[in-house]
Amino acid sequence: MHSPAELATQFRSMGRKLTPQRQLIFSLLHNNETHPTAENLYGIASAQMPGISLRTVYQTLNELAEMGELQLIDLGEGGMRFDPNVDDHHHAVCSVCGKIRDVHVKGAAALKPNDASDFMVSDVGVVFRGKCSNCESRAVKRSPVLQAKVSKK
Amino acid sequence: MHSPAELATQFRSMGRKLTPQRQLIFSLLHNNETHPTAENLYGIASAQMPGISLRTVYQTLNELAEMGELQLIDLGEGGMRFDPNVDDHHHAVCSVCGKIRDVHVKGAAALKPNDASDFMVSDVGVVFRGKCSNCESRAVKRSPVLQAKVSKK
DNA sequence: TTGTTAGTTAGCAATACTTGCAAATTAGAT
DNA sequence: ATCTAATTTGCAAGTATTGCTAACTAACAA
Repeated sequence: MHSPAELATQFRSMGRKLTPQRQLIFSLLHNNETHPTAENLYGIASAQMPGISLRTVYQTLNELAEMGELQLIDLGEGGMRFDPNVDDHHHAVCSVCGKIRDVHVKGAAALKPNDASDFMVSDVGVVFRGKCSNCESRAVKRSPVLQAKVSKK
Repeated sequence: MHSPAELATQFRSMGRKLTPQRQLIFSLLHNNETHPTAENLYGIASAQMPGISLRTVYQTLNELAEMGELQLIDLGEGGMRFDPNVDDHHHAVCSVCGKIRDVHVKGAAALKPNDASDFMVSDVGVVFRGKCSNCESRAVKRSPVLQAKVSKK
């Protein structure tokens, strides 16, 4: 995603307005590596601008996505996540804490369907599931009983 | 997924009942490569067993998934898809017609996050997006105007 | 065959996430 | 300061899925 200032310019050049709500959302997304949901962003935005509506957050996120400034990620958790990183990258999801990390994958672009040579690939997405280092180190320190508690949803 | 007969045995051995609803759903899933949604299956099931409830379809699908007999696929289309193929495979999604195909991917299991060596990978999922041969061949036969019409959502 | 009962189904309410809509507001141009 | 098209809000509605529970029934035993 471009910087808030660049986005501002871009919006204006499209005949769109630079509202305080948009500016706030731009700033919240800038360098944001947490892969937030709309609700996440709304929570943070509300703290800084009481009264901002969830509807506006969705709207702005959709605009940015249409402009190619955001990548939408759906990991089947019920909610969409937004990633200002639009580089060619993939994701690693910790099945314990749920955190998502941007990762680069050597050779991903070269992958192709083994048995579907007639399929014209235009994009490849890779998702790793597993345990992040944080959850991994906790696992060895905790008793199995506690682990069971934690893993229960 | 195991055959309907094997599933029947398995269900009974777990102290579960073999209802006509379950038998129907087993048979609808057997060798099914269409990656149906719950609603899809409900539609087909209703034709053969008027009165069967969507709730029951969901319930049975969830049971099968818990037993490891179904793979759940979420491609961010709003609805979950169910795949009786539980082999180690991946998916190719046609962005024109939306059809999903099971594909095998040589080297997928060997992929790893380039920059997250501390992440313990337990599973890798690959999704190809592109055009299936059917939509590809149609594309060349149709005029650009018609194509535009088709691609509008 | 009949009775018993634990497991199952159906239907509706409820939830979660997201979008449609219309009235009120406001950024940016004149 | 005024104008107006763009924007924000709040709420209703839509979609996908689950929670709840009364009614039903498969499976088993007598």
